Amino acid sequence: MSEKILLIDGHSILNRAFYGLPELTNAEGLHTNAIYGFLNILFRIVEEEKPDYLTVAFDLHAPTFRHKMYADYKGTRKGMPQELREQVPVMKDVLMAMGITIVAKEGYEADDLLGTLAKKSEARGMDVTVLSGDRDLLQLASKHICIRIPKTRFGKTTIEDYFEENVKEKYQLTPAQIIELKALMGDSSDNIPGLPGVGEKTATKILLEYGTVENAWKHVEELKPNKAKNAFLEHYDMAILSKKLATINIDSPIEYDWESARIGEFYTKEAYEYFKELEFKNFLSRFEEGAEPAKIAVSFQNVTDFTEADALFEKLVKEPELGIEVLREAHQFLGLGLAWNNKEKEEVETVCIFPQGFLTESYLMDQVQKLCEKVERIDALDVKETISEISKVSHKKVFDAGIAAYLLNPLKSSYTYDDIAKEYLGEMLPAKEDLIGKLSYTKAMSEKEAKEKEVAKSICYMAYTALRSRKALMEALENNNMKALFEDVELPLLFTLSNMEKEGIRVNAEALKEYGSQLEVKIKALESQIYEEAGEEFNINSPKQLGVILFEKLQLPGGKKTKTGYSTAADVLEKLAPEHKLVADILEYRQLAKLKSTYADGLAGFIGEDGRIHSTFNQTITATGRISSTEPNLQNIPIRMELGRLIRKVFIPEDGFVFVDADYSQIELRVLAHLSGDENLIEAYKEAQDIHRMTASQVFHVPFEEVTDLQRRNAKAVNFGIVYGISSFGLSQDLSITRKEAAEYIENYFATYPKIKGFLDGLVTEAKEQGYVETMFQRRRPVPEIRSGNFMQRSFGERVAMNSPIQGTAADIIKIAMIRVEQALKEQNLESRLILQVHDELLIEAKEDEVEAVKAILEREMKGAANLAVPLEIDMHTGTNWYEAK
DNA sequence: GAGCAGCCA
DNA sequence: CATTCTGGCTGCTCG
Repeated sequence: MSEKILLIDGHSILNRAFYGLPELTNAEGLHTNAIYGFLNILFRIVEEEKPDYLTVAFDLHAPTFRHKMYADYKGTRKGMPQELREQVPVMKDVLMAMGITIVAKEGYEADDLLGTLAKKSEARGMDVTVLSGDRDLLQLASKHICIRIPKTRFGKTTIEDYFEENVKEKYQLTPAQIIELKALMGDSSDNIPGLPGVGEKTATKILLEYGTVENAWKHVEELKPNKAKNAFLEHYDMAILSKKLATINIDSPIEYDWESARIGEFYTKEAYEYFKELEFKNFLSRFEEGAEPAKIAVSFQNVTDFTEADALFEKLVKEPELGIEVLREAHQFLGLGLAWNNKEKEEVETVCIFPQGFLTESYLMDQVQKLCEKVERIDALDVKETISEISKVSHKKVFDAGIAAYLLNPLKSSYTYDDIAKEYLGEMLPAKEDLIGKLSYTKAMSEKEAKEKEVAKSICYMAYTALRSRKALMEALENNNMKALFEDVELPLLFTLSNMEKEGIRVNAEALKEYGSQLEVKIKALESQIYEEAGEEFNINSPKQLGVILFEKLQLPGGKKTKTGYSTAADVLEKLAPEHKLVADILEYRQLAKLKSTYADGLAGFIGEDGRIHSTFNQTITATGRISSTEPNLQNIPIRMELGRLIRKVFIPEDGFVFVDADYSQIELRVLAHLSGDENLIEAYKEAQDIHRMTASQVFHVPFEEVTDLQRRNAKAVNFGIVYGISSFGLSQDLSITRKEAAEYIENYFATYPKIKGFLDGLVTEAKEQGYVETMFQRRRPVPEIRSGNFMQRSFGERVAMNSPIQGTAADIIKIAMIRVEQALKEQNLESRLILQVHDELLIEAKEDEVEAVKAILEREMKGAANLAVPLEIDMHTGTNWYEAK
C-alpha cells in the first residue's frame, strides 16, 4: 500500500474556522476559536485518513511573485481582522509543539507550496490529500491527489472530496481547466480580474467548446454570446494575466524532507501546556500521560466479603463526608461506590461493591440508607438515584454534582464524572468509554465481557468525583449567583421529584386495554379502506411510501418539502383532505395509530406490579429549567382532541382518594408582564379574566365586548408568539396570513405594550454582550448561537434569548410551588400527595376528607410561590380520574 | 441512528 | 437574499 501525505492550507482552514465558530477567548483574552476549529478538523482528518506524513503550509506577510506581476493583487493576509490575526502565530506554535512540520516561503503563497509538495509527493508514489477551503486548489486534483474542502452547514461540518473525476463531475472541466475558468471569471477574493459579463455559466460553455483561453482567442469571432466576444476582444491581455496569477506554481524552490514530516506523537508535554493555556478542555483528554493524574486512593478496592463490607460500613458511618454512587441501569442495580477523604494520607479512598452472595441489593441499600442518615455530608452525581428512602434525609446535607453542573451549563446532553472532573477539578479521569468502550455497564458485567474491574473503576470514579467536586462546583455556583437557586430550589425539589416517582399514578389497566382494542378495530377498518382508495397495499406509517402514493401515483398537488422527499405532515395533508377522501382517512388513521402505539400500548407496558405507573422526572435535561418526564412521558398525555383526551379516564386515584388538579393561568404571559414592567399589560391582567380578548380589544382598538372570535384567536397567537421570540414569518405561518399582515399585528402589539419591545430587545443585547440570559431567580441559559455569523443560527439565538427568561422563570416558579405544596402537606400531616407536574400544572392524589385542605394549600402555595407585579392565578378542579379533574 | 411525525405546555 | 415561534419525548421506518 502506498504511503499517504496530508497537506493543509493553514490560513484557509484558520479562516474558515474563524468565521464558522462563535467567539471564544481564554482567560488572558486571547481569541482562540480559529485555532480550536483548525485542531478539530485536523484531528478528525488524521483519525479518518491515518496519513503517514503531515505538513501545514502558511502564507508569509510579504509580497509574492504575483504582486510583481500585478500590483493590485490581494494577498490572503490583507484585511484580516485583528481577532484572527493574533491567532496565527499561536497556531504555528501549537503545531510546532505537536511536532508538525510547517512550511512557508517568502515570495510564494501557501497554494504554491502545497502544489509543489502535492505533485512531488505524487511523483514519489504517494497518495496525497490537500485540505483547504479554497477551490483554486482543485487544479491540483488527479488520480492520487485528493482535494478536500470542508463545508459548514447548519453547524455540521461535512467535507467534499475531489479527485480528478469528481472535479469533472461537478464542473464539467478538467482540473487544469479550473485555471482557465478563473482566468475568465476572475476572483474577487484575491482581486484577480475576470472578463466583464462572463460568469461561471458562460466561461464553462466557452471552455467546453475551446478548451483553453488561448484556443478560444483563436476562435474569437465565433464566440457567443456577443458580450463574451467583445469582452475577449477588449480584455484578452487581462485574461492571460489572470491565468498566470491563478496558476499554482508546482515547482516552488523549497527544501523539504519527507522523513522529518512523518507523523509522530502529537500529544507532547509542550502541546499539553498550550492546550491548557488555550483552555481547550475537550482536547486535553487526548493526552494520556501529560494530564494530571486523579488524586485517587492508593488502591481502589473491590469488596466481596460480607464481614469486610460490614466492618467498612461501621467505619464509614463516622466519616464527616462521603461520596456515594449507586449505579443502576434500566432500573437494575449494578454496583455501589463509596469515596471518602483519608486525612492522614491526604488522599481519597474509594471502594466498589457489587451485589453478590450475602451482599444482596437490599442489604447494600440498607447500608447506604443508614450512611445517608448518619453521615454529615453526602455527595453524589445523582442523589435521586442514590437514596432510596429520601424523606428520612435532609436536603441540607446532600450535594448533587449533576444538578450543580447542569445549573452551570444546562446545554450539555449529560453530566458524566469525567467531564465534571475535567472541568471543575482539572483532572483527567478515564471515561466510561475509555474503560469499557461502547458497551453498557450491564453488558460489560456479563460473563462474556467480564469487565468487572473496569466497571468497578468507573463506579469508584463516580463516587470520587462527587466527593471531590463539591467545593469547586459550589464556588462556581456562588460566582454565578446561583447558590440560592441550587440550595433553595433544585436540591429540595430533587426530594419532591423522588417522592413523586415513588408514588406513581394509578392506572385502570383493563380500561386501558379496552381503549386499545376499540382503536384496533377502527384502525383495521380504516386500513382496508385506505388500501382500496389507493388501489394498492402499502405501509401507511412510512412517509416515504405514502408520499409516493399521494404525490406520484395520485398526482395530488403539494410537491416537495423535506430534505428526503415529500412532506406528509398533518398541516400539508389537511389542505388536501377536503377534496380527497383518502387523505382524510389517512389523517384519521394516523391519529388512531398514534393513540394506540404511544398511549394505549405504550402506557400499558409501564404499569407496575402495584398497578401504578412510575415515570422518571429528570431535572438536568432542559435548557430552560423545566423538568422532563420519561419512561413514560406523562407530560404529553393527549388533551386537545376528545378521542385522545379520553385516555385520561384511565388515570385514577387510589380508593378513598380523588384527584385535585391545579394549573397556572397563562403563567408565561404574566411573567412577561412582570419582567417587562409594561403598565398596560399589567393593568390588563388586573382587570380582565380573558387576557386574549383583552389583548385583542387593545391591539385592534375595539371595545372588549365587541371583540370577534377571529380577533381573539389572532391576539392569542400573537401572545404566544411574543413568548416564543416572535418573527413575522412564524406568526404568518401560524395564522395562515401574509408576512406583511403578521408584521402589522406585531407592530400593533408593540405599540399597545411599548415596554415589551424594549424588554425583548434588551434580552437580545444582554445575550450578545454576556453570552447568556437569566431568569428571575438567576437561572442561566447560555446563548452561544447569538454571535454566529450565520443568519439562521443567530436568529435562533435571538428567539432563545427572548424565550428562555420567560419560560425559565415560569419553571422556577412552579418548582418553588411544588416544594411549598409538599412541605405544607407534610406539615399538616396529610396523606394526600403530589404525583405529577406538567409544566404549569400540579396533580394531587388527595384523600377524600382532605380535599378542602389540599385545595387551600394549592391555592396559597401556588399563588404565593412568587411575588409578581400581576397576580398569579390558578384554575382548579377535582375528579375521580384525570379527565374529570382537568 | 437519523429523519419524520405527532403528542404536550 | 434568506429567515419557517420556545421547550420536551416516543414510535415508526429505513439505510
